[in-house]
Amino acid sequence: MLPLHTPMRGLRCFCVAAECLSFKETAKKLYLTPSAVSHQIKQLEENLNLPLFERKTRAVVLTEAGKRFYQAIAPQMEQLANTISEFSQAQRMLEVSISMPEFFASELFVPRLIGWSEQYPNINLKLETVKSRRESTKHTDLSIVLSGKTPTEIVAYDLFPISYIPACNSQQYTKWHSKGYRVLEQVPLLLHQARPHAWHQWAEHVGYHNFQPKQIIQLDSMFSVARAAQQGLGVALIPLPISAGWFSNGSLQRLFEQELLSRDRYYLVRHDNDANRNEIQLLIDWILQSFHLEK
Amino acid sequence: MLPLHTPMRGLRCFCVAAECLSFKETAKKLYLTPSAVSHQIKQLEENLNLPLFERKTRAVVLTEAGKRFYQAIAPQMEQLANTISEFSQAQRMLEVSISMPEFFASELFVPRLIGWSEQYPNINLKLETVKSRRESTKHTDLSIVLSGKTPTEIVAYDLFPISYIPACNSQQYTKWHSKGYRVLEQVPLLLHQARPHAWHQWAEHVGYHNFQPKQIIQLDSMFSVARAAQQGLGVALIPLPISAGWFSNGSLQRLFEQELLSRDRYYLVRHDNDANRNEIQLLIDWILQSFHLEK
DNA sequence: CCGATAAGTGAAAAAAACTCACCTATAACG
DNA sequence: CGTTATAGGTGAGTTTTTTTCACTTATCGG
Repeated sequence: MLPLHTPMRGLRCFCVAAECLSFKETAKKLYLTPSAVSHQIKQLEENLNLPLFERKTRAVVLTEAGKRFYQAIAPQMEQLANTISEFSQAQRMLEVSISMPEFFASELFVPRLIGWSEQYPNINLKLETVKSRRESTKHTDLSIVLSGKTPTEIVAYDLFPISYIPACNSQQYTKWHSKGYRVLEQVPLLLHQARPHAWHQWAEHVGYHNFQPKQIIQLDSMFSVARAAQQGLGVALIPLPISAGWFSNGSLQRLFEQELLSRDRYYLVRHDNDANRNEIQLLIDWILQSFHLEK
Repeated sequence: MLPLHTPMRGLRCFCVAAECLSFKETAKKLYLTPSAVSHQIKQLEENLNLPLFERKTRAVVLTEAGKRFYQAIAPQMEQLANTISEFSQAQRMLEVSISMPEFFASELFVPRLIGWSEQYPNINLKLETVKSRRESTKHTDLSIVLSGKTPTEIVAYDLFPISYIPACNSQQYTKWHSKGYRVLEQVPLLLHQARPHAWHQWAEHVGYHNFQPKQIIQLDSMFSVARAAQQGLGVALIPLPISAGWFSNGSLQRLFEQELLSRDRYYLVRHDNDANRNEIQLLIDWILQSFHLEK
């Protein structure tokens, strides 16, 4: 008889943890708390009477035995999962999870989502918006990230670069535009707190030396920045192309033509790499196609 | 990510049930109630959305899908179990379970058990005595059974035949022996209820026709029969060689030399067939050797 | 037709898993 | 060089899952 008591949860936990080398990420992937993961791994180690992870303070690393155990166990787990899903008549609920900055989501992604849901009505989508660029998103299948350098992940697609243009609302446009760049030292300047030096960079870029803004207002979301500008609070640096809608519907008006081309680009990154999850590839393809960009 | 929710218990249950084709036996093997097995299998079937067993009233049979599922799953489960026990540093507690008639146990097996426990002090033994010959013992690793024909199990060893001889206690011997066979129609005859016709068979065997016993007392254990004869209640048909001890220490006395050689023999049967469980083979070898019999 | 037997059911009890609130150690930061 | 933030560990308490219990059903074999 099998000497196998109840290791399935523990093994699953272990496999995921061995892959991400972080209990916190593992917990997110498995929809658990880090505490539960810790308990599971601990119990597995006690059952086997074999330490699998070495606990560093802010990280975990596999022990030698842990590495070998992962090598041995992971393929078998996958095989078992394949066999089961092969026999399972319950059609697996297809679901893809994706994370992206919230402004990207509201301006570009969500508006075009109708096309996706019509094309693939049987694939569920889980959209998670992140506020900060450094927020970890390894637990989603895909991420759209803004980054100055090509992501280190193996599967990553370049989407498009981002540039910033000065914008205000249409009532103030005539008055402010006529003043030329000097207006920027007379009205509040709005920007996103993630790029606090963007206005100075813009000034330098257009050759405006000795730039002395009257006031700079940092907001913690691009949506707030755009709304503030729209309501006449001041002049904002608005990202393109993702804010194109605000200009085309007249909510915002370009104040000056000069734009700041940042080195940042949007990338689409794949975290999971399970060849069986065709639905992930479908969403990748749809995103690339929807934004008129090829790999 | 694996679409594998919590199937381990269920799969274990299924594999065992597929092997014994009985939820009751499965339950005994897994130390559960039949109800728990039923719930488990039901839940597994619901998860897979695939019927695995066809429920007959007093039996279960695998559906076609169930057979294929077993073929696919069982080797993988075994592989997984092997890998885990390979890594497990906790030395597995070796244990063999064996069932046998209670009289066999008390007369032959237990008295010689000192030898076993000295030779293999690290192997635990679980002895289960059965009262009725039809009691199912498939959940133990081994069984010693009394049977008129070679058992159908693949691994079965012939131990020895059984014969019955008339016996009483030594006080009554002189008086009763002198009366010849006629005494059997004057004193109570004792026998085990499993062989209610044994006395008539004996009579026929020795050529005593028109046998008219005064009284026949059936007891439900061989121990009771022997004790009753020892206490002078009457003449009992006592099995040999397993009761040899009662004669050698004078508790019982052969009344007549004629013995009834039954067609029944003791067999040692192996139920489990896991090549990894070397401890089972050790017990088999010890039993065969201890009773001076070869396969 | 009756009695025995294997399986199914649903509610209750037991056991396991998970979360919560708090703790520790240290890496990253100013 | 202290401060802060972060990943992980712990144990009690709660939730969820699993098992049992008591009873029902269906039918096999007399």
